[in-house]
Amino acid sequence: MAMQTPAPSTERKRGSGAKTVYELLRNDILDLVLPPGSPIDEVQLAEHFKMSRTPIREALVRLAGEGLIDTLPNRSTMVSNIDFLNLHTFFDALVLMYRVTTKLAAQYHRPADLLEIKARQSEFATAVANQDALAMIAANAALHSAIADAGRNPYFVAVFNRILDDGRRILRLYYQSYGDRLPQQFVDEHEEIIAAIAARDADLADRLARIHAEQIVEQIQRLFARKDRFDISL
Amino acid sequence: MAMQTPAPSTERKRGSGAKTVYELLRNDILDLVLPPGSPIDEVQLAEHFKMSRTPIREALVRLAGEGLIDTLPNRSTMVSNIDFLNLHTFFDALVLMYRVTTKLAAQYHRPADLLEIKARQSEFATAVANQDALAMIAANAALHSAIADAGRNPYFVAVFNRILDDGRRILRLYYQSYGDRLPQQFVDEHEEIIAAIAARDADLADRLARIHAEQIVEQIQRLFARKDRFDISL
DNA sequence: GGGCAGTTTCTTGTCGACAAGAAAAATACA
DNA sequence: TGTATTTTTCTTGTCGACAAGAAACTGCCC
Repeated sequence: MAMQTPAPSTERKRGSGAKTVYELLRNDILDLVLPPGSPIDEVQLAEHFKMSRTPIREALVRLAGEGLIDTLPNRSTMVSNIDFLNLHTFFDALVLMYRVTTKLAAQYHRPADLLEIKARQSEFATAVANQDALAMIAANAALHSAIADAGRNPYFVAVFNRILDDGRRILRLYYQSYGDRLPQQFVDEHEEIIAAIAARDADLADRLARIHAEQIVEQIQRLFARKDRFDISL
Repeated sequence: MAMQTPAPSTERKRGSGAKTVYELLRNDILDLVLPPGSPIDEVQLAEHFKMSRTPIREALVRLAGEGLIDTLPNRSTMVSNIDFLNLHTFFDALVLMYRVTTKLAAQYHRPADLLEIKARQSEFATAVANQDALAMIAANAALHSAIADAGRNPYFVAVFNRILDDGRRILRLYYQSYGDRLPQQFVDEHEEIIAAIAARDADLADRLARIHAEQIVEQIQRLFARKDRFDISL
C-alpha cells in the first residue's frame, strides 16, 4: 500500500482524528494513489497516522458508506473496484445530474454562489493551461459540485457528488496512461454554462449542460475504446 | 428516548452487533418511534442492547452518513430534523426519481424483478385494505425501491432510497395525526405502472410515474396545508 | 438578586488489549 | 506426491477504561 500522505508529527486535536484520516484516504482513493483493489490495513494505517485503530475504523466505516471501499466481514478491506461493465449507468446518471443541477443553479443561485463557481472555474482553467491532469480533474469535480450547491437541492447534491467522485477515478485512470492534451474546449463550455446560470436562463443552462455532459461521455467512451485496443491489461 | 426494540437475550454472532443496532435504530427513526430531535445516548443504547459502545458507535456513524442523525462534536447526538421549509426540494427530487427509476425499470427489468415488485405491491394493497398506515408507508417505499432496483442504476437507487426514507418520515408524520382513509387510488396507479414496466413501455412508464408522483406531492401539500391551519404546534 | 469564576458532571473521542473467524502454513497420512 | 487435517497467523470485531470538551451546577462577590 503506497501511502502519499504522512500525517504530521504533533498531537492532534480531539475529534480530528477520524476526519483527517477520512479526508486523506478519500483523496488518495479518488486520485488513484490507492487504486481499486488496494488492501486497506487498519493496523498499518494506525501506525502510519500514529493513532489507535478506533478513529481509523470510523473513517473506514464512512468510506464504506460512500462505496469507496469494500469490507469483507471478518476478512479484509480494500479499495472498491470501478464497474467498467456498467459504465452506461454512470453516463446516464452523469448526464441527468449535470442537467438538473445546472438548471437548478440557474434558478436558485445567489451572488455568493457565483463567486464560488467562478473561483472553481478559474482553478480549472489554470490546471488546463498548466497541463496538470490531476489538478484539472479535481477542479472539474469541484466546479460542478459548486454548481450543484448553488441549486440547493440536497438530494441532487449528494448523488452528484458520488457521481463526480467516480468520475474523478475514471478520468484519472485515463489521463495517467495517456498524456493527452487537456481540452481547452471544456474551459469554454464552462464559461458558457456559467454565463447562462448568471443570466438565470434555466432552459439554456439545461441545454448547455446536456451538450457538455454528452461530450464528456463521448470523450470517455473514445478513450476507453482506444484503451481496449492498445492496453488490454487494464 | 422511547425504544421500541429490545434486542434479544442470547449472545450475538460476531459482526452482527453494529448491523442489528443500525437496522433497528434506522427503522425506529423512519417510523418516528424516535422523532426528530430525540437524543441518542451511546451508553444508554449500549446498556439496552447489552453490548459495548464500539458497535453502537459504528451504527451511529453509518446513520450520520445517511443524514438520519446529527452529531454535534464533543456534545450530543440526536435524530435529524425534517426540513419543512425546503419541502419543494424534496418534491423536485421525488418526482424526478420516480420518473427515472420507473422508466429504467421498464427498460432493464428481468423476470425476477417483476416477481419482487408484485410481491411489494401485494403487501401495499394489503396494508391499504387493513387501513394500516405504518405498514402502507413502509410497503410503498419498499415497492418503489424494488422498481428502482429493477432499473439497475446504482446512483439512482442510492438517492432514491434516501428520498424514500425521508418520505417515510414525512408521511408518517401526517398519518399519525390524521386518521384519514388510506388511498385505494394509489393501489390502482401502482398496478398501471407495473403493467407498463412489464410491457417494457418506457414512455408510458415515465408518464404514469410522473402523474403518480405529482399526485402524491399534491396530497402531501394539501395535508400540510391543513396541518398548518389546525395544528400549529407541529 | 444577578453575574462571574471555579468545580462537577456528563458525553464523547481515543486507547490498548483480548477474542473470534478465516486464510495460510504446517503436519500427518495414504 | 497429493490430500485431508491440524496448527499457526493475521485481521477484524468487541470490550472496558481513561481523558478531553462542553454544559450544568455551585459558591462567591458585587
